[in-house]
Amino acid sequence: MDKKITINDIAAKAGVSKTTISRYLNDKFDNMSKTTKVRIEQTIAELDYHPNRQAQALKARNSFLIGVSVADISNMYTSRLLKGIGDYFQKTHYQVLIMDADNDINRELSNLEQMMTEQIDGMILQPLVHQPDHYQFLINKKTPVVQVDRYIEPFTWPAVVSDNFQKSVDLAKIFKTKQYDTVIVLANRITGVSSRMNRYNGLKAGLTGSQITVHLIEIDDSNWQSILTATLNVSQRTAIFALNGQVLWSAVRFLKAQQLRVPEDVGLVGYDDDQFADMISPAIASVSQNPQEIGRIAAEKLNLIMNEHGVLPKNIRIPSTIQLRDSL
Amino acid sequence: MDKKITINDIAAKAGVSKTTISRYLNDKFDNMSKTTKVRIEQTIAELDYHPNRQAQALKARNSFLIGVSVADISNMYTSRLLKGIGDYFQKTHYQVLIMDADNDINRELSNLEQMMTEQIDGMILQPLVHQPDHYQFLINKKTPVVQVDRYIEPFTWPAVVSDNFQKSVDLAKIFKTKQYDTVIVLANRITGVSSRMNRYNGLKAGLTGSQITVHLIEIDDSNWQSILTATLNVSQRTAIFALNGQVLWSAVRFLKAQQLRVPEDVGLVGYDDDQFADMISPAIASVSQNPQEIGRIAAEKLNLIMNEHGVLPKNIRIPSTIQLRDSL
DNA sequence: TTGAAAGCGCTAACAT
DNA sequence: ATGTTAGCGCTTTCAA
Repeated sequence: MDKKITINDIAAKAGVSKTTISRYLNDKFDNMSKTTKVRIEQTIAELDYHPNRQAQALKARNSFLIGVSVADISNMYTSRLLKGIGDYFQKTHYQVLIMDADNDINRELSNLEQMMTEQIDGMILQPLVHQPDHYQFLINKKTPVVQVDRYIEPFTWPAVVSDNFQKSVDLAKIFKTKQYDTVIVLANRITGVSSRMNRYNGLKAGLTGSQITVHLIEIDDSNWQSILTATLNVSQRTAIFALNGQVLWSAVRFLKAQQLRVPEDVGLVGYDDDQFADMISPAIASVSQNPQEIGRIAAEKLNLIMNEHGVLPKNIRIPSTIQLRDSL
Repeated sequence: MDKKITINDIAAKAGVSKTTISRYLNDKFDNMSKTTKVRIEQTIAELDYHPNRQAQALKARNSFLIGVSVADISNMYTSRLLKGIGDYFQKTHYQVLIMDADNDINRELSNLEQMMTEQIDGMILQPLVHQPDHYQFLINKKTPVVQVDRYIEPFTWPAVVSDNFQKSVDLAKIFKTKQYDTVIVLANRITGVSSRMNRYNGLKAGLTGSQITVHLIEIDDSNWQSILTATLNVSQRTAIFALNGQVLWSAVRFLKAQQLRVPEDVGLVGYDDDQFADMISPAIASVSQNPQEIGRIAAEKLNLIMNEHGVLPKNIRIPSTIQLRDSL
C-alpha cells in the first residue's frame, strides 16, 4: 500500500504552510497570490492528493454522511427509490450510506445503531415497525429523519409516501362498476405497515354501503392458498387485489396453477411492477407508484431540514396511477 | 440538536480517564477491575454514547469504508448483487458506500474520486469501461479492488463473474438441436462490456462449423426494430437471444406488437428476470445468473485481500443455469 | 489496575 | 499574503 499523502506533504512540497493548503482546498482565494495557487494546484495533481474526509468531518463536527435504511434492498420499488435518493445527493457534498434491514427487525436496529456510530448527519428511513417507541432512541437523539413509503404513528418525522388510501378508494369504485361481489385483498402481513394498512382501509372505506364483501388473506400464512381457494368457492364474482409486486406474482402463479382464467373466473389487480404486468396475457391492471420521485423528494426534504432547521413534520403524498388493463 | 457525547464526557461522569474508556471500547478487559467495567458500562448506556467513527478512523489510518460502484442501481441484477455484498459486510465492521454510475462514464469517474476522498479501504467495481487506462489512477493508488459482473483487460484486479462464455456455448448446442438457421443476438452496446462480449463470442464459438448465421443487433441503435424486422424477413427459422433482462422485455414487447408467435414464428431466449420469464405465456427460456452469490463472493474476496495481502488476481466464475422453457 | 501525553489530518482564530 | 497554534475525538506508548 502506498503511504497516504497528507496536507503536510503538499505543504512541504509546495513550500507553504498547511494553512494555505487548507485555504486552497476550501476555495478561499481572496488573499492568495496567483503563483501560490498555481503551485499548490500542481503539487496536488502531481501527488494525486485527496483531503482526508474523516479528518475534515472530525473538525467540522459532522460527517457529511446520510444513512438510508430500507426494508429490503432486493426489489424494484427499493431500487428505484435508491435511484431517486442517489440522484439528489449526487449533487451535494453528502455521501449516502445504504443499509438493508432484510425485513428483520433486529437487523434494522443494529443498522440504526451503526449509523449512530457513523455520526450520520441525517437519515431516510423506511420503517419496519409502526410503533414510535421502537425508535425512541432515535427520536431522543434528534437526528433529522425523513420517512419513506411508510410511517410510524403518531407522526414524529415527515414522511414521503404514495397516495395509498385514495387510490384504494378509487379502486373500490371500479370494483363496484364491474359488479364484483367479493374482493380478496392479498398481502404480506399488513399490521404495522402503514402503506399496506392504508391500501386495505381505503378499499373498505370506498366500499362502505355497497354489497361487496372484503376478505384479507396474508400470504405469510402458510396455508393462504387453501384459504384463498375456499373463499373463491363460496363467492360469485371475485376480484383479487394484490398489495405489492411480489404478492401479485404469487397470485398469478396460483391462478395459473389452479387453471383459473383472468378475468373470466376471477379479476386481478396489483401494485407496482408495471412493465411486467403489462407484458403478460391478459395484461394485469395495477397501481403504478413513483418510487424514484418519492426518493428524490425525501432527499430534498431531508437536505432542507438539515440545513434550515425548523421545517415542520408533514405527510407528503406522491400520486400514483391506476393502470386499467384486461384483468378486471 | 443535542450536544454530542464524547469519550471525555463518559470519562468525567464515570470518574476515570479516557484511556480507560478507550480500553473498554476496544474490549481490553485484561487489567480492568470489575467495578470500573460496570461503571463505564452504565455510564455509556445512561448517556447513550456512541464512539465517533471518524475519530477512530483518523487514528487507525483507515476508514472501515468499502466503496461499491454499480453501473445502474435500478435493476434486479444490481439489487441482488447488493444484497449479497451487504449480507457479507453486515457481519464485519465495514460499512458499505454504494454509488450509482447511472451508466454515465463521467459520473462513475466522479464517484470514484469521491471514494478516494472518503479514504475507502477497498472497493467493489462493476466497471463501465473495458480499458485499464481509464482506471489508471485507481491502479496507481493500489487500492484493493474486486471487479464484479465485468472486468477490464488485461486483468489488474480479481473479478467475480458469471460463466458467460460457457453458457453461450451450451446455448449454441441447443440452437443446433432445434435446427434454427439464424440467431439474432439482441443487446445493449456490447463493446467494452466483457460480460456481453463473452456471451456473444461464446455463441459464435459454439456455432463454428454449423450453418447457423449470427446477427448482432444493438438496441441503442434507434432503428433496431426495423433492422430486426428486415433480418427476420430473410431467414427461415430464427431465434432471438436477448443478452439481459431489460433487452429481453424489449424483445417480448416487439414480438407482441408484430404479432409474431413464440416459438412458432421465432424462438426466444433471454438472460435473468427468471421469475417473470417463467410467468408469461409461453414461458420464456432464460439463463439464470446468481448475482447474490457473485456479490457475496466478491465481498469475501475483497475482505481477504484487504486483510491478508498478496492474494493473486484471478477470474472467479459463478455458474449460471439455462432454464429451458416453451419459447425455444 | 489506571493515567498523562502525544499525535492521527484537518480547520480556524489570531498573528504578522 | 501567509504562518503559528490549538484542538476536533480517539488510541497507544510509556509511566506509575
